Amino acid sequence: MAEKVTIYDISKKLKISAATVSRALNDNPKISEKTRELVLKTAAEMNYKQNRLAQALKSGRTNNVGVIVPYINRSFFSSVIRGIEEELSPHGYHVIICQTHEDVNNEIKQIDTLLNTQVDGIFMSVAKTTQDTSHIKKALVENTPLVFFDRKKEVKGLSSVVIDDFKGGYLATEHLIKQGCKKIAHFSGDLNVGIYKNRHEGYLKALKDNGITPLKRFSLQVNSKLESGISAIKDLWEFDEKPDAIFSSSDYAALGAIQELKQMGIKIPEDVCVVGFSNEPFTKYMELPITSVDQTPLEMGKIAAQVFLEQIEGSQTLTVEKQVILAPKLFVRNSSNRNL
Amino acid sequence: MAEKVTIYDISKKLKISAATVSRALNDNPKISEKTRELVLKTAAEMNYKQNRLAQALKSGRTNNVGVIVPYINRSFFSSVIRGIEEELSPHGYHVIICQTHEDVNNEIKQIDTLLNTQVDGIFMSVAKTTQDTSHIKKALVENTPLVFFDRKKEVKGLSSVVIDDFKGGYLATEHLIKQGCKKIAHFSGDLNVGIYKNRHEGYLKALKDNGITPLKRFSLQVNSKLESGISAIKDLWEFDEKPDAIFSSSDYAALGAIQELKQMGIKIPEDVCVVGFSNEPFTKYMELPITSVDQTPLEMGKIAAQVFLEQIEGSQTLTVEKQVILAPKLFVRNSSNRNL
DNA sequence: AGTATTTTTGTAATCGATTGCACTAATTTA
DNA sequence: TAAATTAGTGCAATCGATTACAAAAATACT
Repeated sequence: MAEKVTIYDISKKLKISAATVSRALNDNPKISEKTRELVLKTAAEMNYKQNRLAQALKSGRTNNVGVIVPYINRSFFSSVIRGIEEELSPHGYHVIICQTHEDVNNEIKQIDTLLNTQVDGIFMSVAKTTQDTSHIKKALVENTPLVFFDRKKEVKGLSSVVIDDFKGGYLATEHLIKQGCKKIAHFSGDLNVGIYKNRHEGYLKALKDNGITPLKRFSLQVNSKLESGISAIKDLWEFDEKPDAIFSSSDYAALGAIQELKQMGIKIPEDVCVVGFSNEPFTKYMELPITSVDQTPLEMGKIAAQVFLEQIEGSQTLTVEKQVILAPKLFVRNSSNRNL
Repeated sequence: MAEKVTIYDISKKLKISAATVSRALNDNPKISEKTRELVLKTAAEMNYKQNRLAQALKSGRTNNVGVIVPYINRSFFSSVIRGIEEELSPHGYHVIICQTHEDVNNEIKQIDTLLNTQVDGIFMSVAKTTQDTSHIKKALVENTPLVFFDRKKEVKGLSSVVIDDFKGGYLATEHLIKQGCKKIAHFSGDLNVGIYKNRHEGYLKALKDNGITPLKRFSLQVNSKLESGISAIKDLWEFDEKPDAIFSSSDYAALGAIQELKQMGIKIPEDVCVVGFSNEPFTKYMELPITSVDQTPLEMGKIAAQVFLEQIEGSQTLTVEKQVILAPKLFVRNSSNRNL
């Protein structure tokens, strides 16, 4: 149980004041070269380590940031977190993770405790159920930078990094049209959630731009689950006019669709093309690899971190509000590729 | 920019000392009911929030723990982290994440900075390249509990939570034997890494217990990659005597094996059974779902957290060293199930 | 040499909360 | 009623580092 060495221990040993030691360690210009070197040498010898708590208390900066996500172990979120960590760690920041389990009440608590622990910044992807934003505004009041990623809310003064979901929807749909599909159905998520709404609108726009009239019946609200994809296909196939393509806002639902279609003896991509969204790891490993829209989570994390750094290091009065929109990437695979 | 309320603000307002305020807030028994209530009420009114930094500096406890893993966005690790977070969060702890990128040097740095930020505990899965443990022992010197999970090192005084890899290897192999397989090949990882060595030994033991003499040629060192699985199969199939089963220490290599076997026109599970390890999310989504050994990462995280809590909350002198070994679970799927 | 300047160092307050010790007020006991 | 307890508060030090201000030392200048 080694006693921790403080600047007082150094100051006693060298018979100088703690203030001088502190200044020497911080490269304060008003210290003589000799003492600086002496202090530095002694500190190293004594194995001195700065107490970051004391420093944080004094300066008000902890060098910690918080990341709030629905679930950490979702591939997308853990990748964003990785991006954030890798960008911030060289700057001396530590990343604290929090989960909301898609529940606003947890979100409220997490923001509170993070602000309470004096994190220097917060990154978050809001829960699906979040409507009111008053808990988020607390960060503004406390002057703590908050950067949204992927799932954002419109709050004046807060920055965000998202992908262009509209474009993602457009790209996917356009690709399907180019494959010769004309009756494209869309599995959307909850249209009250911005990202799903935007994907849906991109889908509609691509159809219109190509002279296809969207069919109301072809836009289904489907959960992000395999089973939901299965039952959605069942529902669709009850009508006479069947779709010749599925664009799903979820890779899981897309997978369910594929399974059910195969079950029904329908050939993919010959009879029906399928495109998913998120580029989940499994999509590329399937025997029939699934075309999907990649959200570049690692890059999203890195850029969110950069936005934070700009705000922290920039002049403090000038509160920059930055809205970054990343381009999604379509990974075309066999589930929708008729040109093989 | 709201000024933060301190106990001094409360004490001024109520014309009592800050000490009294502090005691009232901490339910100190030697405070009168009246003042306690008054303080609590006023604190709430003034929207007082405890400054956790000041508290941490005074008490030496930050309520932060660090988790060190190779990569956060590996499914297994992110799930363990989730387990840790969910177990500790109700106890008021925050989880800081660090990545080593499988590099010991990073591991050394991470441990240093975590100890320096005064985390109350450290959870870690060591990097593959880690041999020397002197950097890990620093935690012991500083009296910070450190709990290994999954990938451990033998360090006296440190606890660990791992799965029984030997048993995992045994279960998988035994299952294959029960399916009627007699010539079972094993893709192991680097045998210098404990977990791979144990799985390999479990494999050997199961063979022997069932009267099968292991063939040296059937134990291959294969990376945890799809491509490595493919080339391993190619290598194996160059000989006349082909295996009738593959037990891979990696799901990715197992997947590669399946792809290559299919390519060669070999039927799974009829001709060759395949079993993987880790129960990666994709294994169950395949058209041919892959049998795999589950490592119960969520539970592992939760139990690691419990071990930490016991150590923290237990009597401080009694340094308990606890070695928890969890039972792996075999998820039998079509890649090895001949009884359908 | 003596004063003005500049460098370098020290003193003490500060960040906010906690706590041992001392002290006053209230209560009990003789 | 006086003495002895007990309950309730306050004072001041502490955790470790930083920093405005003051003081001392070193250097420059007339």
